[in-house]
Amino acid sequence: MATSPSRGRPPGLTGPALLAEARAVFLEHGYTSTTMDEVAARARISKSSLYREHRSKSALYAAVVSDWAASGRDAMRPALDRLSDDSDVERGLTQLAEAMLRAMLSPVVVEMRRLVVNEAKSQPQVAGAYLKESWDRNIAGLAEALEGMHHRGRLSIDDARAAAEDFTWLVVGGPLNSALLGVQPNPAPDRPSRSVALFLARYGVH
Amino acid sequence: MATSPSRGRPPGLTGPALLAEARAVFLEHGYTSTTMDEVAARARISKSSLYREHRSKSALYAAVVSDWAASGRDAMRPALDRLSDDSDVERGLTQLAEAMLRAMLSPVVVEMRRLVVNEAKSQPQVAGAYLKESWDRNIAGLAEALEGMHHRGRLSIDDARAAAEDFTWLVVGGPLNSALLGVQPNPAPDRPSRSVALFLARYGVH
DNA sequence: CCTACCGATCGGTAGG
DNA sequence: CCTACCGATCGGTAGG
Repeated sequence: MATSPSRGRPPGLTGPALLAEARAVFLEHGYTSTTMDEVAARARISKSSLYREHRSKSALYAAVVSDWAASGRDAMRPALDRLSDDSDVERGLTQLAEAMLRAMLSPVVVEMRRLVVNEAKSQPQVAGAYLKESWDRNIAGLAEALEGMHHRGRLSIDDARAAAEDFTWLVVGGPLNSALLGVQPNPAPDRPSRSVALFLARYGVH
Repeated sequence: MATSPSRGRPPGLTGPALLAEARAVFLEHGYTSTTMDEVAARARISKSSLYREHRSKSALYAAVVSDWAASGRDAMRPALDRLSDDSDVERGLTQLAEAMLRAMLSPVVVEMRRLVVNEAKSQPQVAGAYLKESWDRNIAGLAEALEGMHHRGRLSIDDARAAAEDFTWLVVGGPLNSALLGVQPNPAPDRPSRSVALFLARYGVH
């Protein structure tokens, strides 16, 4: 008859599941308009329990961002591996560009950026950690892939880090700006290949 | 004996001066943490007067952003004219890049972007108007300048709008991202000239 | 006795 | 123009 292996109170959310629920609340309302009452209610725990696990609202926010950044740390790894393996440099770069756009324009990623950017002034260490984990790490991964392609004679790269930044901003700069401001970017399906053409004009092997 | 030409109550701020003061308050605290009491106090007017001029907090915010976007509408005009007049294309583009960085990384511009981006979800029409006035307009101005240089045989541009976006994001993408996240971008004084070199590899006359 | 957790409420402040 | 005040809700903590 028992549908649960243990009797008594059904447990609410703790640990990573609590952080995921808190993240959803922060993304819905923003930092200031998020209430600890709503986080506790949606996690089905008391506020006392919430405060025992996270000593303050700002500490909960820092934990949410840190958990999020860690989970997305190597999000581009599969796409970078495909780039390194592709014998057609232009095709590989175009597919990477498309993958980057899909990843960075997804609603949850855009909203997380809004949240972190807005709180950068009051909680700079959180924004700094986010930048380091979610951004510098992916730039570094791309730089590594580009350098490998250079050594195999497929690209002509003098400064891999700078080239990785160039590629990233050519691809995502405009669409990300529009998305952050809440505007649906026009489809423009040729955008990735345009960006790749510009990149290869400077870094391609001629 | 009168130190003022008119007697009676010293006037508080109204109109554009009120919007400038309100803007400062919004930039200090963010939208949610800004109180109408503080705006009224700093403008030396009563809350009643404030609500008579702006019917709600969100209406005041919309007026602040609209006023700001209009005032910065043609901020890049002098720099664009210098670009068109410069006989040395590489030097002209590099100086434009430096001017764009100075303009977009100034603290007040960065903080205004943070504010508008954060409220894009709840007040999308404000963010949309900001994007149109502050961004599309400057991109269009740059596109026009690039097209003129193309017609004078100094550049080889197929799509002026796309080229203007490419240039903009190559130059400001990384530094703006760091600034929004509250990180001091490393000086990198060669960044503008690097971006120009990449741009000219594709759009220069060879 | 302990722990995990509850219902209730604190002092202050928000937009209007 | 201003004071006083509203219904509500905030982050955080009390006793048991």
